[in-house]
Amino acid sequence: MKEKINRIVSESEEQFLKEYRQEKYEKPSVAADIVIFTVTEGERVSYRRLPEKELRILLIRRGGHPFKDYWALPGGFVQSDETVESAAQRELSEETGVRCDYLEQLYTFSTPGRDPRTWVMSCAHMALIDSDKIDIRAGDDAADAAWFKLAAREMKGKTILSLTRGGLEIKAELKRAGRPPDYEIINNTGLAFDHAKIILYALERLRYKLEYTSVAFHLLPGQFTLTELQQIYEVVLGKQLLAPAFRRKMTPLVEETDIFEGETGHRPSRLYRKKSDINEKDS
Amino acid sequence: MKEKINRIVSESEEQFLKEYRQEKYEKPSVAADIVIFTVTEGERVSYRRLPEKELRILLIRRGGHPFKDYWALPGGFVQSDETVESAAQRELSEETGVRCDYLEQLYTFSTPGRDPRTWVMSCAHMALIDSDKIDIRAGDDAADAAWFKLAAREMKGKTILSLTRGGLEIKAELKRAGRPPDYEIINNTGLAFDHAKIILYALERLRYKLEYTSVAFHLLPGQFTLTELQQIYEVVLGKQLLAPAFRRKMTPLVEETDIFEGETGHRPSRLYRKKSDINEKDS
DNA sequence: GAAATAGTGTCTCTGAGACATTATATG
DNA sequence: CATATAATGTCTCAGAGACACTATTTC
Repeated sequence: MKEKINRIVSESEEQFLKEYRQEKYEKPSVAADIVIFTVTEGERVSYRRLPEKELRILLIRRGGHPFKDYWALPGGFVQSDETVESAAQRELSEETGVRCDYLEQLYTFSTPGRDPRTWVMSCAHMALIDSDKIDIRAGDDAADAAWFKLAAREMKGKTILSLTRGGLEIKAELKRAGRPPDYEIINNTGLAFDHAKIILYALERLRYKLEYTSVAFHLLPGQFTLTELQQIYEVVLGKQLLAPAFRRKMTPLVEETDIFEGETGHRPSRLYRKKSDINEKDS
Repeated sequence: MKEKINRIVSESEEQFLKEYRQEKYEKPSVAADIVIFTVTEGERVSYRRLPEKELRILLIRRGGHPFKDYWALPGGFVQSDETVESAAQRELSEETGVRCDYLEQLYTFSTPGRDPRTWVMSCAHMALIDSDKIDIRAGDDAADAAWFKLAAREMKGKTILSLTRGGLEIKAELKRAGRPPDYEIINNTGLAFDHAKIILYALERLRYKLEYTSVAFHLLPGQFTLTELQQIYEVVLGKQLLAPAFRRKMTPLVEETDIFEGETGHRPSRLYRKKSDINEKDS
């Protein structure tokens, strides 16, 4: 290590400059945006087989410019008497009526020009909610808020995000540019701002967390069958899992109830609940 | 899911309100703060044994109020033509003279009142640099910037952070309050603002990343012995590792060179380098 | 040759993948 | 009894911990 070069500016002067900069310089608006995940049941194909699950996120149709009629993540500006997480929680409750028990800050997106109007950073969050708990204003077709089915597939180094809801499909194609969450949007048919990046990053994080924490339980009601839990994993990870290995891995995290699912046309499955001493691990 | 309740506010009105809020409401200052980690060599105890390594971070002594004479993380305000990462990179280069090749955004700290003067969010980063590369203005005792040795120990659910440099020791005691990075500062002898939380979170993240990515190489020069690499792991994780298992785990990530470390008083150790096809994995 | 560290070999245990097998419901 | 799914048993393989052992240097 080389020797210190004597500073030309004194400490107090430097301090003054910092405070001056803070007073006079432009400040950004900071928005808290949220990727709200839930898993819903799809079509029932047979009276015996459990319906397939679908991974969904909530999007809001923009009423004004820019990106008029594009779909955006729910969110809003942070106020000075709250944390960014509180702001996210507030927006989430307004949109879904749920006081979410799993909300996590993901990343602050700050590329200059990401909002064409003015300087806005987005502090992105991810929330997990049980679809049974949703008191949603986003059910019908007339709404400006709707739950879109989310699917992602890899192709030649690119990722294609597909968001569908009834007949409507929104697609975005992204490429990794460094470590996540650095992606490049190659094309995008209906997502506002850089929200395609935020959604992809949230999905990657969710997949990652599923592997080494117990966050999946937040996507289910208090009691569930192990097959349902496995379906959650399968729909989020986008791949099939082998039941024996899955059950072995989950056994230490859950405890049996004495309740069984009936009228199934086959051996009834036991309901389990999350063990109370299991907490999520760190990020 | 319940049915949509007709909105009282129309879309355009809602949009108007959002934009109004953005125009009129107070905006935060956003600072990019950085926990810059490096590993240096400690005292040489014997002519044969490698010196112990020390994990260090850079702190800056504050010249003005609030927290006058307390130590703070290097950082500065983000400007509208850069991302928060660029701002962090800029501050880092100013302080260390290094264009860092590993810089990662960690988390945005936004608790109201964290800066007693005004509304300031801190977008915290972590950087890893090889101590050989540092062209530091923070070597001698007169400097306002200095490298502190970082140690953390767990005791009865609390974590004690200890930052030492020469005779000076700064201590902070923290308790987990929910998932990281939610900690409560129980007491704190010399760290400004909530920087004790930021440092602890950065350390937890670094430990975590060491286990499942190859970020450790950024703390070493291009060529190194496996024992040195192991020392990096040991000093960061704060525990001893078994050499055979460690070497097995690292073998796929490194390739041999034909160079050996000489004048050691024992069998010379081979220098290795990171394999070029090994990239860090995701967050 | 003593001391110290570099580096390897091997035993065991654990956990996951793969797949076979048993259990229990409905029609 | 056919069928479908629930749930368990077991074989194998890969990776990590533990520790013994070999290799090579300086003094």
